[in-house]
Amino acid sequence: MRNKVSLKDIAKASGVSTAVVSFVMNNKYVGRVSEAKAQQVKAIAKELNYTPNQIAKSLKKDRTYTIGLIIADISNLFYSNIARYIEDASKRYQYNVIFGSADENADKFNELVQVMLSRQVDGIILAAPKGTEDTLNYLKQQQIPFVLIDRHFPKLMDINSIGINNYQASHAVVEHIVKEGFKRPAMITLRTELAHMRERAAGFKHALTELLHLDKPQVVEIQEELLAEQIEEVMLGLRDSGVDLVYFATNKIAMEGLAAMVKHGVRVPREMGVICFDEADAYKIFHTSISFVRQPLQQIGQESVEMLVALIDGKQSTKSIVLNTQIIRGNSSLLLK
Amino acid sequence: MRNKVSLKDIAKASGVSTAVVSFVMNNKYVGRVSEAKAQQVKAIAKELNYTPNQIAKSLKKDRTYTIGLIIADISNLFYSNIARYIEDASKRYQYNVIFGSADENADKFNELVQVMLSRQVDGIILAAPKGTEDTLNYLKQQQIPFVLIDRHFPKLMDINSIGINNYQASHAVVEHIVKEGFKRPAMITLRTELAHMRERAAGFKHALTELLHLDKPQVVEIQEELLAEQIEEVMLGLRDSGVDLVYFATNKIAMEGLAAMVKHGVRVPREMGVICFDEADAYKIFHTSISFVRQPLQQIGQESVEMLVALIDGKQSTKSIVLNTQIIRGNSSLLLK
DNA sequence: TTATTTAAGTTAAACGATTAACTCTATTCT
DNA sequence: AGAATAGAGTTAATCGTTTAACTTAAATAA
Repeated sequence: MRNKVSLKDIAKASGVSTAVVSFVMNNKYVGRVSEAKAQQVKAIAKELNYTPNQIAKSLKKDRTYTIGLIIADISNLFYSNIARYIEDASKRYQYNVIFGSADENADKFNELVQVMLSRQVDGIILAAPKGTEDTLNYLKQQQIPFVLIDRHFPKLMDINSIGINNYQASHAVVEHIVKEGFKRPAMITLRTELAHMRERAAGFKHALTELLHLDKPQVVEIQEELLAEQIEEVMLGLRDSGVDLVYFATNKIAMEGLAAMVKHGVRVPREMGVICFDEADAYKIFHTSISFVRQPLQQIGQESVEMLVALIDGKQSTKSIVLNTQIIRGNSSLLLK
Repeated sequence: MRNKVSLKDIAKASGVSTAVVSFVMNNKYVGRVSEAKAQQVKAIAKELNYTPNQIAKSLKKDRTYTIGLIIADISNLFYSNIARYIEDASKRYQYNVIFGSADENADKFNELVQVMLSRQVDGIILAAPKGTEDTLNYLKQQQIPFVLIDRHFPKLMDINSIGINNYQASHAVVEHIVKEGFKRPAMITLRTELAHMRERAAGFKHALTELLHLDKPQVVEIQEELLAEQIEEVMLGLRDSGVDLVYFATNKIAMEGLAAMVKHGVRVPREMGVICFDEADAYKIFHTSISFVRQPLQQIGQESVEMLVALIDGKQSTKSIVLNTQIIRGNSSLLLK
C-alpha cells in the first residue's frame, strides 16, 4: 500500500519523541531542541520524504486552510475567470479551494453548502442563486465566515459582499449611447428577481427617462431556459420595430444575441448598435469590435479572498465592497450617419 | 464561536455512548441498537443540527472522498468545461474536487501535487505540463491513484490515462478538406514537445503526403507566449503565399487566428478556409460557421472520474482509454468555386 | 435447569498531529 | 553553596470519529 510517513516514523528513525519532530517541522524549536538535533530530524524527514498530514493537522487545529467556492456555473466564462483569480489569491494566503457549481438551483446550492461545512472549510465564497436567503441567514447565524460575490440580497442585512455598482454601470452605458446619438435603445435581460440584474435594468430605465425623456424604455426580459429558443424572434422584433441599439445584460445573452444577428445578417452597428455587460474572449472574432462593460474580475477575486481571510482571522466586521466598472468602447456602439 | 455539534453532544443529549450515535448516524445499527433508541438519536441529531466532521472521519478511515484536479489553465474554456464535467461526475460518486491551475508550469504543477497529497486526496486527475515525468513516476511509485487527461507521455509506461486519438483526428481533418478540394492547406500549432500536439501535427503531415503527395506540408509552430504577438504576421504570410486553408491546432490558436483574419478582412472561406481543433462558444458569432474537431469533453470528464474511483477502490489495473473525436462541418471549410 | 444465543448497549484504542505541563540536567546568579 | 534559570527534551491529553472487543440482561435451546 501507499507508504505513508508520519511524525512517529521520523521520531523513531531519529530517536526522539514525536513532540520534537513536530516542533522542528513547524520551526518552533528554538529553545526546545538543539540545533544539531533539529538539523538531523530535518534531514531524516527529507530522506523519508515526509509530507505532513493536513487532515490530522486540521482536526487538531480546527483550521483546514480550505475555502469553499460555490459559483453559479463553472462553464460560464465569467465565473470560471473569477474562479481562477480566487484560486490564485487563495494560494497566496496558503489556502486551497474546493468548488462546486450550483447551476442556479437553490437545492443544489444548499447541498453544496452542507458538503462544504462538513468538510470543515474555514469559509465560503459564494454566488448565490435566488431563493437561498434562508441558507445565507443560517450561515450568518452559525457565524460561518462567508463572502457573497456578484449577487447580493437587499433583504439580508449585515452580510459581507463584494460586487459592482450595477445601477451606475447601466446608467453610464446609457450616457454613452445617448451621447453617441442613439435614440431608441432597448435592453435584453433575464427574467429574474436577482437584485443585481434588477439594478442593471433600473439603471437603464431611469437613465433613459432622464436623458431622453422616454416614458417607456424598452426592456425585454427573457426566461433563462428559453434564451436560445426565443432570442432570434426577440432580436428580429426589435430590429423591425426600429430599435437602433441593443444592450445585452449578461455575456450569455450577448453571445446568443450576437449569434442571432450574425445568422440573420443584421449589420452592427449600421443597422443596430450593440453594447454588452461583461467581457468575452469571443468578441474579438466578431466582425465589429464590441463595446462592453468590464467588471474588475481580478479585483473581485482578490478582494473576496482577502475579505474572507480577514473574517476567518476574526480581524474584520461586516462590510460590503462595491467596485466600479468601466466601459470599453468598440465600434459596435458608434452611430454611423 | 461557531457552534459545532459533535457525536459527543448528541450522545450526552440522548444518554447513550458515542458509539451508539456513530452506529445510528451511519445506519449500521441493526442488531446493535434498538429501533426506538435509534429514532430518538436521529431526532436529537436533527434537532441539534448535527453535521458529521468529515475531517475526523477522513483521519480515521484514511479516505477523504476528495479528488484533486490539476489542470493547465482554468480560464481556458476547454479545461473549465472538463472541470465542470469532472465536478459533476465526482458528485455522483460522492467525491469532492479540489482544484488548481498549473499554468503549464512544471514547478507550479509539482507544488500543487504536494499540496494535494498533504491534503490526503484519494486520487488525482491531471493534465500535466511538459517536464513533469519525474513527478508522475513518483506518484506511480508511491502507488497514488491518478489519471492523466488530455496529455500523455509516451516515455512513461503503465500509466492510467484518458485522451483522444489526436493523430487520427488530424488525419480525418485532412481527408475532409482534401475531399472538399483544398490544395494547399497549412496548420498552425504550438512549439512544444507534448505528445498530443506532436501527434496532431504528424497526422496532418502524413495525411497530406499520403493524399495530396505534398512533400513538405506546411506546419507553422508558434511559441505559446508569442502567440498573440506573432499570429497576425503568420496569418498574412500564409495568405500571401497562397495557402487556401488553415487548420488551427487548439482553440486558443483558433481564437487568435480568427481574430487576426477579422482584423485584416481575410474572408472565410472565400480567401482562406478554416478548420479548428476544439470547440468554442465564440464560433457562433463568427461571420461564417466554423468547422471543428469536437472532443467528447463530457465523456472525458465522466470516464476519468470513473477510472479514478475504480483505481481508488483497487478495482482496476492500468489502462488507457482513447476516445474518438468528431468533425463538425461548418461553412468555413467549404471550397467556394 | 443450565448452557447458549441474541439484543442492546459500553469501553477504549486508534487515526496523525499539536501543545501544555512536566522532567532532568547544566549553567548562572547571589 | 544553594537557589534560580535556561536548555533540551518527554509525556500524555486532545481534536471527532470509528470499530473491535467487551459486558450485561433477556430470550431461547437442550
